[in-house]
Amino acid sequence: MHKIKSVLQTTMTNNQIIALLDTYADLLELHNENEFKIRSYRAGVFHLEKITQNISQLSLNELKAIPSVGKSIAEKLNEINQNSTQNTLGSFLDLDNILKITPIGLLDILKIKGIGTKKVRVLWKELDITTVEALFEACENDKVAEVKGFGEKTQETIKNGLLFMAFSSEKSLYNDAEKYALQLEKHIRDSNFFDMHSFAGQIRRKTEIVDTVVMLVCPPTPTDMHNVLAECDFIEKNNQKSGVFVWRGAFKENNQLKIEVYFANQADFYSRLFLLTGTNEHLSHTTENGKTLLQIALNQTFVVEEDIFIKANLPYIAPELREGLFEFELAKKPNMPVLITEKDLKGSLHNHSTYSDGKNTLKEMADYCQSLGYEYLGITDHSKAAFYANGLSEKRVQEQHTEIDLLNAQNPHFHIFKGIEADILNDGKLDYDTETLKTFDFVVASIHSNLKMSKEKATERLIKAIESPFTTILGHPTGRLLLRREGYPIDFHKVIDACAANKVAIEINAHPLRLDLDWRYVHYALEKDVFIAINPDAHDILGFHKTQFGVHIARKGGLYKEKCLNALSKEEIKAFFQQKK
DNA sequence: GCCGTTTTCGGCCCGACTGTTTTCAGTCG
Repeated sequence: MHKIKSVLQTTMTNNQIIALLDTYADLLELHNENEFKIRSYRAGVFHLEKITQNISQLSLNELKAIPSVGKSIAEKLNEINQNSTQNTLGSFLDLDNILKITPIGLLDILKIKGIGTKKVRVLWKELDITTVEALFEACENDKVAEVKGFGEKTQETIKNGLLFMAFSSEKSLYNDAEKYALQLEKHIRDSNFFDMHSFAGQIRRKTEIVDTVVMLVCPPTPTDMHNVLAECDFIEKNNQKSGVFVWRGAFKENNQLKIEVYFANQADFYSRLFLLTGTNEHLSHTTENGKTLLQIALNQTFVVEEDIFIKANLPYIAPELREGLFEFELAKKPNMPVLITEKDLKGSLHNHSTYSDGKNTLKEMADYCQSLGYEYLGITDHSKAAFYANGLSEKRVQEQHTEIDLLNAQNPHFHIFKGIEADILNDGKLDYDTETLKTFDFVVASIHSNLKMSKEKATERLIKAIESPFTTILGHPTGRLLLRREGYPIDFHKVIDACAANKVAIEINAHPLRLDLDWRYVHYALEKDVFIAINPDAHDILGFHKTQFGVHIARKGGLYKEKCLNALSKEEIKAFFQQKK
């Protein structure tokens, strides 16, 4: 019996487990529990986020060995592990109990940026607000601003937060959507029933945010398509929206993410694939002969998708570009740029180690980076102002440099560049004095604090940092977190112009939450001859794999390898850093 | 609830900013 249970046990991810503790801490705070108890849970969460082992695999004693995890938290983690089965995620009794006495809508309200548990509690107790809908109504009626401790601005912040939340609902980050999409594709592939199948829509265009996974399949009959999908246990059909030639539904585990599977005959497969891939703006582009792309492709038989472009007298346009924004401008050039691929990358810049808030040591990061086939690693831990991220004091910078010199001496086949992710301070200055800044091979300058700024202030602050002779790369230019937080508003053209004037590269932060610089501005940066760095911002060894999402976005922006900073070889980038100095 | 050990109980508590106050609580990174 015991054995069977252990087989059925699923392994919850660390994030899933930690989220339960974090929610518990929120709930304790909502119920006005002892603040030090709450702080203990927060501290536990903080340290659990740092560990690299699977929490679900750790014994009670191993759990207790984690800093800030004592008897009580360790037992709760153990309880979560024992309660998780193949079909249900684990929980713990105290959490279940406190959830029973908490209106569930408060958990949604807690997600709004700008208000925390204390304010949510006041709204709950004073205005009896327990749902986002009720909160929005109260804002509309100016009820929130009247509450003690609240005011006009807080009410506005809440309203904006709610609007952003509404925008974000029913949307998924690309990496999340892709994970589900690949599961579905595997089911379709394994059925061996389809001569051809392909993703279309947002997944094929690799958009940063996805609401629908679109697939095109080519089974013998439409009924076969419905039968194969009926056998798939992780998706749910929406009968009302489905038809003979289209299956519509959603993923059970993430029902925000919709699915559309279309039936195609072999003869019209590429025509349909083309029409299901590009945006309306792309498809309604008028070609030389006066017909739109839609008219050219509709109900025609093509052997390959490329033939559609030949018929339209256009060079092949990669799916990522088919947004209807600037791809036809690129296509007019004598040589349409060959878009960058992951294979073109020679190194990885902007990565963290245990010196600041990373999970793996410098050596582990370097070894793993080399194992991926890269020639170099740029290590860029946080600077001293980033207190919350264990930013490096001048002394610790020196220590890290000593270790880098040692590792470089030991391994002549790979090079670690001494970088830093220097905070851009409120006045636009970088976070170290000139003497310290001189000791780095390169500097990624990023804003992490005081994010609420006007467009003028943010632009001015960035430009000041770009003008520093030490800045090599501008990090995540807007600080946005997709579906979570809007970035500070900036004048993209002025910022990019400043980068061009000061020979500063711009990062595409490849973290699926950031993807910042937004791809819509890559095109302008290239016009201005600015280098783009595709940076994973890895905080552990697996973080290097996030690079792929940055490559997608870079391709959407039309980036080619010649203007990608980390597509330069070790020697070339050394020279690049040198000429900056 | 966790930690330390000069402590098995008492202390835990970053700093800047914002918006609300009229001296500070709440929030964030």
